[in-house]
Amino acid sequence: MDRLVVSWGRPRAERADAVRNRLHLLTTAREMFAEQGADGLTMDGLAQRAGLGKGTVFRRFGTRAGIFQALMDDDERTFQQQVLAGPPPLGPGAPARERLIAYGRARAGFMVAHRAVARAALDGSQPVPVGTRAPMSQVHIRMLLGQLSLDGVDRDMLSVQLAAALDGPVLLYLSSDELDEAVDGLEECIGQAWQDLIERVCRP
Amino acid sequence: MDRLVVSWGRPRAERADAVRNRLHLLTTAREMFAEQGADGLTMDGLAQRAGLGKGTVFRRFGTRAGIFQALMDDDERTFQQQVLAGPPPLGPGAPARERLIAYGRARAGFMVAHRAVARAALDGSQPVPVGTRAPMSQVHIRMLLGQLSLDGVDRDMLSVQLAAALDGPVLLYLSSDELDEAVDGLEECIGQAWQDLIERVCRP
DNA sequence: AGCATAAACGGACTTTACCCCGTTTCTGTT
DNA sequence: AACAGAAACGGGGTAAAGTCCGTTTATGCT
Repeated sequence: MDRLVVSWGRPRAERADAVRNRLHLLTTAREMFAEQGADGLTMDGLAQRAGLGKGTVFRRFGTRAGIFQALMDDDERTFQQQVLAGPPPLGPGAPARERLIAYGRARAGFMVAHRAVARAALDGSQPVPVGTRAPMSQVHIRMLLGQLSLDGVDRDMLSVQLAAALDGPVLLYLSSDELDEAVDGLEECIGQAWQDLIERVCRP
Repeated sequence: MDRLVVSWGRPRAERADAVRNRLHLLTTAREMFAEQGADGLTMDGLAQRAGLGKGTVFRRFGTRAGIFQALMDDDERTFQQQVLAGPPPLGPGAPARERLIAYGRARAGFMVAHRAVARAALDGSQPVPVGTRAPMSQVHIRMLLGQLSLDGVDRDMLSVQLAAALDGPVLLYLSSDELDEAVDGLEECIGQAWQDLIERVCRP
């Protein structure tokens, strides 16, 4: 007895029907969001339109905000590919400082483009508001900071601060109206400000 | 005719009973929050315990998150007094760079101390998630930046970035668990990181 | 193939945020 | 002091979030 008590690695792979339903729910959610905006996306509505039970939707996403987090996750996957394996200076190959600047500019564009979903993904009652994948930004910045010579600085905290400086404007400080009015200028504005910030911080 | 069409300044002062109820609701909300945490604070429950109608609660705060925003507002009023009229270097009298550092340290402490309410005040479906009063941080930073000599920088954007660097860690990036474990060290940690950041940014 | 087990499903049920509108209370004016 | 208008109040009603548990379905093993 007790032969199989210690964990066997992963408990088991995700079941095939679960995968199918998850993908189906995700695309359905995307459709509903595109058609009716964040407010028009309800759990009942999603379940019904996807032809699944409500319980399934909740097990999958846990909470309403979870749906939007899943959508963000999905979009970030593409973005992350560019960062990890795309052409420089965003991808590997350029000096760390330039990669950092390029990353911020790209991220600014990404956040502005996905502002509605990103906002809807916020949920104060959840342990980690921004979702499982969001630290991506912070981790990547941390990695690049590691390649720079910065004396007497807590790189871990600095990476958090910089990540916040990148996402904060869209998530916390700019009203939806401001955002929607001048979308085009805003991306460049945040991107330029990011570059200025990095150049000041990384100066010897 | 049309004599009184143009606005008469303020529409009218806030009614006395409204003020009384608002204050009463605020203290009741604070009690419930202290006793049962954010989850235990429901609109019905608050109304009942305060001996008022549910409609009243909603007119006052608009939404559930609005209650927590009101609580934050209230707490920030005290904090703001220190900043506007307290002793230097937090209050007026010290050089701008030192005030900026002092402000960040104080704000870090404030955010860590009020993390639970601040988190609960987040609401992705509202135009300006952080509440009417939250720009305070950004406005104050903007003012101090104005007194520094910074060449070729968009001070407006920089102030938004810095405000985000200050609030973001608590609001967006650190999980509740991380926060609750090492509260004491965290304030100092964020404060020190802020000082490092400012010193780097403001270097000539 | 048949079986045992764990995971996923479905939808009724409960709770809660939020809306609405008839009623009450305040306040400035005469 | 009485009045008119505006603002605030109350609490029932609606819809959506989130929970639960009995049932179904996939999967690894024999």
